[in-house]
This record gives sequence, C-alpha cells and structure tokens, in this order.
Amino acid sequence: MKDKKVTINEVAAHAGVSKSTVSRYINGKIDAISPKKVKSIKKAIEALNYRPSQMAQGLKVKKSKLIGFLVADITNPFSVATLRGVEEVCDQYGYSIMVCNTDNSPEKEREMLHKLNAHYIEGLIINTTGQNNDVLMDLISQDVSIVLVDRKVPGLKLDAVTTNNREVTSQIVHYMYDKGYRHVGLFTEPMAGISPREERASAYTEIALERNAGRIPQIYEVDVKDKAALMQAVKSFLASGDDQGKKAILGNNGLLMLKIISCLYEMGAAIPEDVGIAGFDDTEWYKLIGPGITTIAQPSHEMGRVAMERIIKRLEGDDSAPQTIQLEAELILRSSL
Amino acid sequence: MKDKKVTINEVAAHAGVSKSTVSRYINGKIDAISPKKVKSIKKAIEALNYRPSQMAQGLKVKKSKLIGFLVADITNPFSVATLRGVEEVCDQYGYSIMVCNTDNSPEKEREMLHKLNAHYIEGLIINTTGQNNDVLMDLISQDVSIVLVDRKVPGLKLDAVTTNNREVTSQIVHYMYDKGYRHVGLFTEPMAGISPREERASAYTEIALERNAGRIPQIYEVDVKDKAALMQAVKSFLASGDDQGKKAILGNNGLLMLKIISCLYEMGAAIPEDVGIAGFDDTEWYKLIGPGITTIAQPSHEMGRVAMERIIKRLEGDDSAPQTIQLEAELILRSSL
DNA sequence: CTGTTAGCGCTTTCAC
DNA sequence: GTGAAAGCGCTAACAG
Repeated sequence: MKDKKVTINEVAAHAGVSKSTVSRYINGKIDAISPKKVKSIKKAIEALNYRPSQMAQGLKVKKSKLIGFLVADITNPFSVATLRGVEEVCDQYGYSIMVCNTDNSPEKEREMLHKLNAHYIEGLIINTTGQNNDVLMDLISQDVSIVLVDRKVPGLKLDAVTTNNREVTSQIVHYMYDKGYRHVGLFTEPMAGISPREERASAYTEIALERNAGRIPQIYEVDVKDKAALMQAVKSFLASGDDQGKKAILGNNGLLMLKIISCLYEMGAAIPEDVGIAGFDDTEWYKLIGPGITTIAQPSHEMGRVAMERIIKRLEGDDSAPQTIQLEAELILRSSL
Repeated sequence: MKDKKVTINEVAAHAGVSKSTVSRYINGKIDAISPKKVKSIKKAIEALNYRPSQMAQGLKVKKSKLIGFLVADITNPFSVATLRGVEEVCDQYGYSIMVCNTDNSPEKEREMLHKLNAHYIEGLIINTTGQNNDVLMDLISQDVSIVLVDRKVPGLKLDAVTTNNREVTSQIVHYMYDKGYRHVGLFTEPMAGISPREERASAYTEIALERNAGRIPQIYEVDVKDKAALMQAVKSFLASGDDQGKKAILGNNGLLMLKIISCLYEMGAAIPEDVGIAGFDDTEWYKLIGPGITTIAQPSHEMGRVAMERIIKRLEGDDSAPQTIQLEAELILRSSL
C-alpha cells in the first residue's frame, strides 16, 4: 500500500541509464538521447508510473508552476468568472492556481501574500486592497510577475487589466436621466481608495451634477454584509429630496445589487414602477428578476484570460514597461429602468 | 532590484549561528536554543525579511501544505460555497488550496489529478466523475488524504461528505403532490453513475410511483450547456400526458434550475400558475425570482468545512475506517409551487 | 550521446 | 545547546 513516490533514481535504475539521462528525457531533450535509451526510459516511466516531483524540480530551477490568485471574495461571481479565464490559460501552459480570499482585509491579504511567496509562486493575479504595496514590491524583486485585475493602485507601476469604468458609468447615468429619472443615487461599497469604485463614483458625480443641476449627487457607501444598514440607506434614499420625479438606484457591483434588490423586495417596492435600478456585473439571473435588470456587463472572463496571458509574456521574458489593458464593459438594457 | 530570495544560510550568517539552529527556530523548537541565539535569529529574520521556502521544506519533509480542490465546475455556486468552507479550515492550519475544474470530463480530471500529484498535495477534496479510481488509489498509496464531497463512488472506500439526498427528495416530491400537482417531472443532468443524481432520481421515482399510480415517472436527462435541447425537454414535459392536473418541475441543481427558469421565462410560462417549480441548491437570488423559488438548500459551506476537517484528522494520523458523513439538507418553502 | 558531480533550501541525525 | 554532514528529488555544467 505504501508505495511511496517513485523517483527519478528508480526510473534510471529500471531503465539502466543515469538519472541525468532520465532528466533529459523528462525535459524533452529527446533528440540528445539515443533512440534505444529513449525507449527504455519511456518504458520504465510507464511501468513505474513515474511523475517528476514539481517540488524537487522547482527547488532546482526556481519554478513552481504555481500562480496565485488573490481576490477579495471568491463568492462574487465576478471573481469566479475571472478565475475561469485565468484557469484557461494556466491549463494551456501547465500552471496551477492557488486561490486565496482576502475578504478585503489588508492583514489577511498580507498573510496570504506571504504564504504564496513561500510557495514560490511565479505569477500573481490580484485584486488588491492597495495596502500591501511593500509586500508586492518584495514579490516583484523576487521575480514574480504581478498583474492587477480590476483594481489599479496609484503609485504602483504594475501591469493591470481593468474596464472602462468612467465611460460606461457616464453612459449608464446619462441613460438613467434620459429615461426620465430625476434622482439617481449611487450605492457602493466603501471606496477606500479602490480604483473602480472611485472611478465610477467620480463619473457618476460628474454626470449627476451635469444632468441634475442643483441637486447634490447622492452616494451611499454601504457594507454589503450589513443588511440592516443597507436597508436603512435604501429607505433613506427613497425618502430623500422633494419627492418629485422618479428615483433610480445605481449599484456598484453584483453582490451589492443582489442585496439592494433584496431590500427592495422586502419593502415591497416595485421595479421599475416605484424605483428604477441598474448596476454593475451581469449574472445570469439578472434577466430573471422582475422585469430583468439593466446592467453593465464586465468582461470578467476575458479579464482573467488577458491577465494570465500578460503573466505568461512576462515569464517568457518580456520586460517592457508595465501596461494597463483596458477592456470594454457593455451596457445591457433590460427593463428595470 | 533582484534581491532574489533570502535563504536560511544568510539568516544563519547574519545571526552568527548555524543553519541547523535557524531551522530549529523556524520549527518552533525554541526552548532547545539559548535565549540569546533566539534573539539574534529573530532579529536576523526580521532584518532580512526571511520566509522559509515551502518547496525546500516540502522536499525534505514530504509535506507541501497544499490541498487540492477538484470540482466539476467552480462556476456552480455550490462549489464556491464548498470552497469557502474548505478554505476556512485550511487557513486555520496553514494549508493552501489548489483549485481545478474538471468540467465533468474524466480525461481532464485525470490530468488534473496528475498535476496535483506532482505538486505533492497532502489532501484532496474531490467531486469526482468516478472514472479515475485508479489514480485516486495511487494517490492514496502515496499518503494523500482524500475526501469525496457530494458524490460517492461505489467501490471506493474513501471518506465522503454528502447530503441526505434520498430523504429530502422524498420530502419535496411528497410536498409537490400534496400541493396538488399531478405531474411532477424530474430534470437532471446526465446521471452517469453520479451518486447524488441517482439517489435523487431513485427517490423521485419511488414517490412518483407511489403518489401517482399508473403514470410513469418522467425523468429528463439534459445537458445544461445545450439550451435548445433543454427548451425542447421543457416543452415536451409541458405538452405531455393527458393535460389534466397541474404540472411541476423538479430541478436537480442550481445551475440547471437557472436554465430551466430561463426557458420558462422565455416561453412566457408563469410560475406557479402555469407550472410549478422547485429544485436543489439555494442561492440568494432564488427568493427574488418571481414568487421565490422553493428549494432544497444544501449545507455546502458546512460540507466544505467538514471535508477539510476530515483531512486534517487523517493528516494527524487518524486511520480509522473511511466514513461517510451525511449532512442534512433543508427544504425551504417559497411560492414557486 | 551519457555519466559524474555539485547543489537548490531545508531538516535531521549524530556527535561534541 | 549547537554545528557538521548527509540527503530529499531533481537539474545543469562538465568531462569524456
């Protein structure tokens, strides 16, 4: 039962060659080996069911074939879609993924980064809190390729993959006013220096100011985890102002949208009759809820792919200046507005 | 910039001790070291920002601190919830998780298994296709602890964590008939030897036979990916029989439910007026769709926790007979029936 | 073409 | 208490 792992030595013995030759074989230097030895090595490997140890290889060549994927919350469908994209190209190149959640906690993020580092990850795709730039720099200096997804960090010269948050936010806010809404409120998770949130808020503010002169843009920073507070915020928005003109909510991400809709549902508010709503991230159930939720679909899967491809390029030696790749989000009109 | 990684040797040099002593320190054998050396080592580690290499440690002690999580599809919310559970206890014990998707393909599963094996995973939590028992046995013989989640495999004596599929399926099917439905159709992904699907189908069949004498239970095996075929199946079910009595659909998992509801929505069928529906897995949006979807909530998060705890126990040396831990799913009544 | 040798970063006897 | 030495499984010169 305890076969333990078969090593290169046993293969070498079985095949009657030295382990260097087996090593050559493993590494594809087949035409530097005599055909007969190739055969016997191949046979030995099959007979013994041998698989080279990543750990040993890695220790030697400093390549773990591991990619870290550090997200705020894997529960967010956005993250899962991204992960899938990352995975696609990882598979293609023989990399494996280590997934970690930070729950948006800088401390946890720090811890995870150290852990990933101990595993000698070669690449890191991260949705950072922005509070651990020092650790990130450490990683860089140890030759791990990093790409930021979704969130950029001011002052960190790193590859990044983002969406055109400003443009698309303007677009939807304009659309909301065009639809006749007089009061558009933005609900967002705490901005805390997180770039997409800030970009969206800033684009929202700009348009809201422009389209609704005299009315102060209403931004509600809420904690998705705190249902009661969220309910409170929603109620407060609905009760706000002079009560003239229709109101609509713009939700900053899919998870938050879910919670907001949930609140509306509990309050018995009809969409879009009582209140319009639109938000970021498109999940498959958006079209099933009530009249269908109008939304901004982010190319999350694509973002994952692109991010990982960037890492591959870096790993292959590309050392051009860090670039941020901006992908286009798409406005999907349904009937919640 | 290229600081490269600092090693135990540098720490030893900096602290003026041998690397053995540093090693002892790392491994917590502190009271076997003189206090002054402890101090200087500690200082050196901090100064140098040293982190021991998992790879080197692992190679030496045959412990990678890596757990494999192999699921059919991480896109399924069930999998994500489970992953979160697994992660919780992993964090607690210093393990990291390697996540892989098999897409229910035995070949891909096999490949992933080999990859994980090359990384010397210590534990494996798997949602298996059931077609790679040989590889699983290999892993076992190499001392990796395996626990099956959700899906059991006949003939494989392994720890498993499942839900009480039969009981809860009976319960809901009874409930459906009690509610006055005369025709209950089960929609499931291909059973193909996958235990929960079979258990549910068998429980369904039993109750359907019992409650609706004379009518043959209707099981539709469909591919979630094939929208057209699914639509066809739904239509066929709705058109079936003598058209007397209300019809209801029982969907075998969350992803499938989403697709089915989507079909119903496109067909303009009202829930529950035109057709009742209920299914497995509870996702947060279930309650927001139409009248709210009646469902069977599986304790997926808990399943992940329990599975990983089992692995920890095994890793700690527990070698009692494999056990299957059955957790209770819960019927959540809403208004889709 | 192929084997010998050294060593990746760490742990672990085994003496002192 | 502590260091020297050997070795985990593998790769990479370096000879031959």
